[in-house]
Amino acid sequence: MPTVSSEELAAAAGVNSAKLRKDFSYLGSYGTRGVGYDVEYLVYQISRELGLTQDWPVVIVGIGNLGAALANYGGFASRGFRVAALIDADPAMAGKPVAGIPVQHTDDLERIIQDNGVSIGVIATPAGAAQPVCDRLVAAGVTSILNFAPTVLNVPEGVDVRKVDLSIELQILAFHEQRKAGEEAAADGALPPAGAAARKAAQADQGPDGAAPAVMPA
Amino acid sequence: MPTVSSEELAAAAGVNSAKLRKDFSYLGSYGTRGVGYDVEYLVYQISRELGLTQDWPVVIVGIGNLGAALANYGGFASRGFRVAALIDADPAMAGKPVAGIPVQHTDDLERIIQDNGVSIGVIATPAGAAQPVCDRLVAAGVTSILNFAPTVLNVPEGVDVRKVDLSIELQILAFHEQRKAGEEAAADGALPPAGAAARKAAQADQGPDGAAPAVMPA
DNA sequence: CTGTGTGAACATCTTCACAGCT
DNA sequence: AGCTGTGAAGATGTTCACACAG
Repeated sequence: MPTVSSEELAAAAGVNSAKLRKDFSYLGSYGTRGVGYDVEYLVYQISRELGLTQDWPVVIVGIGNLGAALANYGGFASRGFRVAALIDADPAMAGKPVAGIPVQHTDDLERIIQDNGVSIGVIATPAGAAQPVCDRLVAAGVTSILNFAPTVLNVPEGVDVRKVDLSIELQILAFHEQRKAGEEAAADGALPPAGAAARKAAQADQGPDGAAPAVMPA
Repeated sequence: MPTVSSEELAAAAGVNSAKLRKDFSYLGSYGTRGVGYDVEYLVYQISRELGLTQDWPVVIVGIGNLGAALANYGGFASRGFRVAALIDADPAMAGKPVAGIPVQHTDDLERIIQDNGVSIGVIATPAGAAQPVCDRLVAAGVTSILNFAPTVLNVPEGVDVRKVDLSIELQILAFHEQRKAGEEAAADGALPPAGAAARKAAQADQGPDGAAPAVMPA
C-alpha cells in the first residue's frame, strides 16, 4: 500500500478524518491533494518529529520483576530506545544477565550514566529507594525520569518526571464496570440515579496517551 | 487535619482551585462555605464515586515478569482490587506460589472466572496469546480487560479494553528531551526552527497523577 | 473528480469573579 | 470574614465544509 487517505487512517485510528488532517498539517504539508499521503514518507516525517529516528540510551534502576519485565520488553528497541545498562542495589544481582544485559551495582551509577551519555532514566525500585536514586540520576546528568515507584519525586527545574501507576488503569476499568452494574440496577428501579459526574465521565473514551481529567477517571 | 480548602488541595495537586471546586461540584455539594471540605467525608464520597469502596476480584493471565510484578504490586489492595487468581499456560508454573497466590493452569480459566465472580481481567501474556486469552475471558463473563500485550484486542460490544504500552511514556520523555536539545542548539543558531507541532505538543503536561508541575509558566 | 489543507462554526474545557452560605 | 458553588467569559479543541492542487 503505497499511499493512504486521511479517511482510511482515521477509520483505522477511530477518529474523525478532519482531525487527522489538521493534526498532520501541524507537521507540514506532507500529503498530495487528490491522492493521499505517501506511507513511507509520512512514517518517516512522523518518526522524525517524535524523536523515533534517534537512538536513546536508557538505564533501568531496580531490577525486580518490573525492572526485568521492562528490560525484556520488545517495544523499546523498535522505538529507538536502547537499554544501555541495568542497575540494582543488591550485590547478589551484580553480573547476572537479565535480558542479555549484565546487572551492575548501584555504586557505579554515576560512571554508567556518564560513560553511556544517558539522559533518560527509568526507576523501578521500591518506593523507599526511589528519591535517593532519582537524586543521584539527576546529579549524574539525567534530565528525564520515568517513575514506576509509588512515590512523588522531587526534582530540580528542568528535569522531566513522568509517573506510571499501574493501578490507575485498573481503577478506570472498575469505574466503568461500576457504571455498567449501576445502569442495570437502575433499569430495575433498584438504585437511585448516580451522580452527574459519573454520567459525564462515563462518556469519555481512552485518550491518545491515556491522559484523564484531573479529578475523575476517563 | 480535619478539613481542607480547595486552595490547599489545588496547590497539592498542582491545579487551579476553581477547577478543583468545579470538579467536586459534579459529585455533589460536599463542602462547607467559609470552612472547606471535611477530609474524611470527602475521601469517602470520592472513593464511593470511583468504586474504591467495592471489592473487585481480578485475574491476571500470563505470569511472566510483568504478571509477577503486577501480582506483587502493593497499590492494588489499597484501591479495592483483590487478585483472585493467577493463570499461566505453562504447566510447570501450576501450583507455584507468586506473591503468595498459587498459579493455576489456563485449562481452568473458565471455572476460575465463574467461581470467583470475576469481571475484570488483566492480560500480561506474550502478544500471540493475548487474543485467544481475551476471547476466553470474555466468553467466561469478563467485561473489562486491561491489556499489557502489544496487540490491539478485538472484543464484542459492551466489553471495555484499556491498553497499556510501557514504551509510550518513554516516548513522551524522549520527545521532550529532543525539544530540550533542539532549543539549546537553536540558541546557538545550529538548527533550523522545529515544526509548529512540536512547539504546540511540548506544552502538554502530564495529566491526573502527574508528578510534573501542572501549571507551566508560559 | 478526488482528497488535502484550512478558515470558520461549533463544542468542550478552564478560569475568573462574585453571590451567598456558615 | 472566609470559602464554597457556579454563571459567564475566555481559551482550547474538534468538526464542518469547501477552495483548490494534482
